[in-house]
Amino acid sequence: MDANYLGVLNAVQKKAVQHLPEIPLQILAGPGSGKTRVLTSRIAHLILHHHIPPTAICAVTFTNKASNEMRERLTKLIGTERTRALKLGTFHALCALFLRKHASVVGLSNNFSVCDADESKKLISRLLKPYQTFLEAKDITLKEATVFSMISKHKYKGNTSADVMADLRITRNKSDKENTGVQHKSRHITDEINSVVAEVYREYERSLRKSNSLDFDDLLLFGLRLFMDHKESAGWCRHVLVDEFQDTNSIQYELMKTLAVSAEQCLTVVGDPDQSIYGWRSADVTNLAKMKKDFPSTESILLEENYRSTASILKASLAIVSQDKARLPKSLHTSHPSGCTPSLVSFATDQDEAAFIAHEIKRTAANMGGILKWRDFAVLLRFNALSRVIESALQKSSIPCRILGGHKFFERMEIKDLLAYLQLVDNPQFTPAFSRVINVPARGIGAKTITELELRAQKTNKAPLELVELIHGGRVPDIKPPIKRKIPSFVKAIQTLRELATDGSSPVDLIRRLVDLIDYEQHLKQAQPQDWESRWENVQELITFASEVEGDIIEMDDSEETRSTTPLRMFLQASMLSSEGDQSNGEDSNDKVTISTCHAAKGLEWPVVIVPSVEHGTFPFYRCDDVEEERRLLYVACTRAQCLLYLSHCGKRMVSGETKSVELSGFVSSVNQQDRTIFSDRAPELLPADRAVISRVLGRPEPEHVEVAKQIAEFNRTTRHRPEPLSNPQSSVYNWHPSLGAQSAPPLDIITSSRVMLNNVGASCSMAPCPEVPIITAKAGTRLLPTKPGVIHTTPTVTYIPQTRPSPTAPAQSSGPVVGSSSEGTGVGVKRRLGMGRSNVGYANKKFRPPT
DNA sequence: GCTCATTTTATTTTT
DNA sequence: TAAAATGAGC
Repeated sequence: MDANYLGVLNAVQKKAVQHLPEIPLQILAGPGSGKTRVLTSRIAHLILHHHIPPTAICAVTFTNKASNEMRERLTKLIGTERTRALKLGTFHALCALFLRKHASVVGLSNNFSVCDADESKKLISRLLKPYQTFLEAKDITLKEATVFSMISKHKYKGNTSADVMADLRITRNKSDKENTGVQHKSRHITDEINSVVAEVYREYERSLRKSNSLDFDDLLLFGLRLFMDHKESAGWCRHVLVDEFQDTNSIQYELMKTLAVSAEQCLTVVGDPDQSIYGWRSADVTNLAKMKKDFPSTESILLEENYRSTASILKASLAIVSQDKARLPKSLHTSHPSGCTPSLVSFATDQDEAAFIAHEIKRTAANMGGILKWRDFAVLLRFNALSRVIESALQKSSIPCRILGGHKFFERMEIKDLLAYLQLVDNPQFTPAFSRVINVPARGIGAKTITELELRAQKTNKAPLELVELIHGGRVPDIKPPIKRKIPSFVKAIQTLRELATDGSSPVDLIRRLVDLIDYEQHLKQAQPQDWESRWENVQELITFASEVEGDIIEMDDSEETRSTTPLRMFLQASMLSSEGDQSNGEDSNDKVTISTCHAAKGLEWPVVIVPSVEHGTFPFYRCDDVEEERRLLYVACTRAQCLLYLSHCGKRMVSGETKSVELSGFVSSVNQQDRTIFSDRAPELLPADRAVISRVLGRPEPEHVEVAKQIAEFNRTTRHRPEPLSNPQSSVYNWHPSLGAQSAPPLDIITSSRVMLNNVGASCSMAPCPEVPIITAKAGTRLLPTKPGVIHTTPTVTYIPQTRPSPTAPAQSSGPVVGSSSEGTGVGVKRRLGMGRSNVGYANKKFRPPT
């Protein structure tokens, strides 16, 4: 425990921490200004100095990551016990906690399930089906995702489906009266959509309630209802703290307000309007102003000292964000030196850009003589799809990388399957889980049977699971005899687990037993023959996760919370509300370059940050509805950098399958117009003085000259690609082209025996006819050869058959075993698929001799 | 009901 | 370009 928490703060931070609890406080904290430190110190101060009991403090964060980090830091400040007593978590998690406790008060049972976005969408998709033919007739396409987000928006506004329908009736009457204009038709279409949405909304709510479940929005809505209608349920609260306040939506604001009112205005919020990047999710920056109105005595403190970045990075970041004219003026300063000027570099294609990134990471690492590890680099993207080229470029240069928040652990099929079983054990009403696993592993129960079961369940007003159990017990006549023969394994698994759960078995035991009962490993092997191993590992990971949750519960022991729930229920809730990516806590394997979206990077920092695709269409994203938010997103990305910042863009980029010309983002060109010195058009030279600054800012020892020289020599020796000077100075291009790869012999990487990835050749691979014989589709003139000669011989020979004449710019390159050959074209069993401007399909045959 | 193949289509951010 | 949806055939 650290009693000197005040000593390490600067004057403004200290002022924020010591600010009187009863005066509402807004802390406007710029990036890198020690926001989390202030927030945690303030909590410590409330407890240690003002003697507010930890159980009476409510600290809300926006993400699980943030709340975990706060928990960790607080444990160091005030100890494990007091930290655990705090009401600390996301809005969703805290609402769920209180809803379990007071479920009946708001008309719920405390074993409600949380329906995640995926399940919500599936549900909506099913409810939407009956309307599809009607909509099709009117030439309207309506996707479930659209409907889902429309429903969600309604919920945020506090509109029930009845409200929406009433509104609709009013507008309809209105437009009927004045229905003369040309807009009539388009208005009619939106009207149709709205009325379908309203009806689906109603059905959606009905089926959520019927399956005893809440979706994410419901957690907040029911939580708000609980605290508003039953004031006593909020009586425990004596201070509310909200992190990332600029990201709160209206419901979250109301929640905060209700709690704060009950805590007699003891309210602290921390936020930064410049980092408001979740407007699309109904986050509302105006909540800052709203708070000042609702709590007139609110005082503001600005944290403007940045401890993270060099001065030149801050200057560039501010230059970008301050182009927003409506922005409330705020500054950032640092005692750090200027450091290297951020680079703004251009390339002809996204491939070149990616190759540059790989090259530059290596060059920088070498020039820093080993004080920068892979983990010190981050590539921040506007959206995940941009990662493909970059991943493969890094892979080609053997730079390890991890994708932050790629596919989420709890969104994986194998995890969702197992959780669905457990959800059914805890809440037999939860139909989405039933539909998910009734046929997992395959029991010969298809869509048709499921619909039939659901229909029948609906008629008898029972949950499908209950019906199936009755059929199994022979208590209900089975319409089709086969059903009864197919379900025993399912029903037995559920019933066994239910008994175990009632007897107090731990989630870990339940999962182990479940996996055993349904022979899940076998199922994975069969259904996922290519990657069942990694999926099985995920199952093990889930067990690990369960044991961690379990540990927390045991230590909580007989608190109030434990009594209103069960270990299984707590485990399920933790799983549903956590969106942790692959943590895969490999010890040494952690040293990887990070690829992340800009959104997911918020709150994080890296010594070196690279932001590719700073182009119009990406920044701002081509179909965003708030350009300023996109600007702030770029600002957030830039302010992640401690020492080196690169923005890059190119002339041509592959977007959704076609190559398009793109231009530099206006966010940056406007800065350039104003001040040419903010960005450099070259990569930093990384001279000794630069190294000194970087070491100082990072607080790391300067590298030895000898070591730097050695690593640079090694880098030069092993690197074939070389940056080249600009060919067209007009465009301020730092021109680089891969000197080898582009014209010939693109590598063929064998990823697994059944998945082939072709880099840099615009080629694709299909395993269609049989897994041993992949079909490679490649452009005319492409030559294919394996990257690693040892790998390919286990897979078949790849024969390339040119449809058109090989391009003269693709001369043969005879290093390594060239597999592709433009002279062979008579293969037996060749599968031909003719495409425009595309070559024929190569083929492979395992009987062919291996390449020599 | 399931598998494989072809066609479509749509490409953000996430509790 | 690739993932997802649909459709044909078993």
